[in-house]
Amino acid sequence: MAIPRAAKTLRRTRIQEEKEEQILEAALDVFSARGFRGSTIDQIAEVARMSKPNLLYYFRTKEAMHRALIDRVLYTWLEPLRAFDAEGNPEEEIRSYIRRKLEMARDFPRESRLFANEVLQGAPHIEDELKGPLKQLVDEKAEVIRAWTKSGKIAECDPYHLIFSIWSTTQHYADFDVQVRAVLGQEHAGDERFEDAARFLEQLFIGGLRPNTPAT
Amino acid sequence: MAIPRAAKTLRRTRIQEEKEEQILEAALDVFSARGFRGSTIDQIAEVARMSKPNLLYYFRTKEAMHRALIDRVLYTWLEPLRAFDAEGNPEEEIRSYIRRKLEMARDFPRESRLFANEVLQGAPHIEDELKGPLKQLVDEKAEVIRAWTKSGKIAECDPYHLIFSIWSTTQHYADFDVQVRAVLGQEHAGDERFEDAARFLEQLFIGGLRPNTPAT
DNA sequence: CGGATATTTGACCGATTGGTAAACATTACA
DNA sequence: TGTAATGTTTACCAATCGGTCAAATATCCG
Repeated sequence: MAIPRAAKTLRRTRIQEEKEEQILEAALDVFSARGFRGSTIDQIAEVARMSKPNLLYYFRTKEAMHRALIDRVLYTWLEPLRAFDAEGNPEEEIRSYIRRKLEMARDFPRESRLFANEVLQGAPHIEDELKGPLKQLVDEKAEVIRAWTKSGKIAECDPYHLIFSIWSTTQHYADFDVQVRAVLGQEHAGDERFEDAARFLEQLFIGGLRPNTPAT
Repeated sequence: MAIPRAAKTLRRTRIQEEKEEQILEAALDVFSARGFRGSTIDQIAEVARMSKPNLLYYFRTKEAMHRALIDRVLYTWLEPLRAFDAEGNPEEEIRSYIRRKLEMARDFPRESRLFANEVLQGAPHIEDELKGPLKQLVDEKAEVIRAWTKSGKIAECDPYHLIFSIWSTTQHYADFDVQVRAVLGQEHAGDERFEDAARFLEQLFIGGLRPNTPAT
């Protein structure tokens, strides 16, 4: 008889690692495209090329799958904000934060949509993460920005709304990709589109935050 | 025997108007909160305080409900962009566009989330609207903005990405409301939050688009 | 090898899904 | 008022949902 999954081994086998990886990869595909409620275990099983009971051998419920996925992705997702350096040059820090976030929207759109789906539907599964680790990190970085504004290195502004606006503008290219494509058409595809967006956003934020622009 | 719904009357009765209104109101509640696939007809029926078969008397399928809702909301949703006036003062036009979009995010968050859910999941039901009417309108307004940049009234910039960034920053406050709340905490609730956002975004966009800032 | 353990699967379950059929109730209107 | 058209509901359907179970199979290790 197999050991009940809750008490499953102290050491994880090679197969466990591989299969769990395989499942979470498939789960990312499905959850990010259809949201939690819109996804079915069968769909994930199909993408993962496993039988449904086999998935449920590794993750006892659909929720457990989702939670494991969120946990794995969340840390990485906040990496760019964490890299925000109080000692650095403000303009350069903001510029590179924008670029990093934009790169993530380009390279990891599924991860972006996973969170977008979740938050959009009221964040029923990640409320704690939002109010805990996320808020804490944002508070910390907001303080850094506040210091920059106080010292006149960048224009006086609300640091929280600054962060929100960087999140929204960059993630837009992942979350609303089909809309962006529909509007821009087939021209301006791929990297060109990415570069255009980067150029615009840098201009917008650097210009918009320039301290005390000498009277016009 | 009732007339088959497809051929249902040329004139719509009072009851039809009322009930369809009632259903679409409920459908907006449910679809915007859970996405199309995550919503069930029963949930809509409960919110609408009708029996499920009664809903299906007015809308033959879940899809028909969704489509009717999209159609009704889309026109209104694009109103602010349509108001964008080529003859107006660029700075003032942009400022009021931002404000209008922000007001819509505040006053009609369900409508915003309805589209966000749809687009996020690949826009399977509104692809045509995106590639047709939406693209057309955006193209037209992008041309207006282009003229402003050419004449030096605002800084040279990509008009499409400008529009995207106004969409994303403003709609963020509707679509990611729970995240915004989680990060900002209970302080800065309601109107104060709205005013803070408006002030920041105006500063960002007006500053970021100021033409040829005199050398720093 | 051989037995213990870990993995995989087909068959199945009750609940829920979108949707239908037909009886029943209400309304509009001549 | 009567009756035809419109509106509503109860009972139901097949398909799909998340999840279980026991049997079958593969793997590990002495």
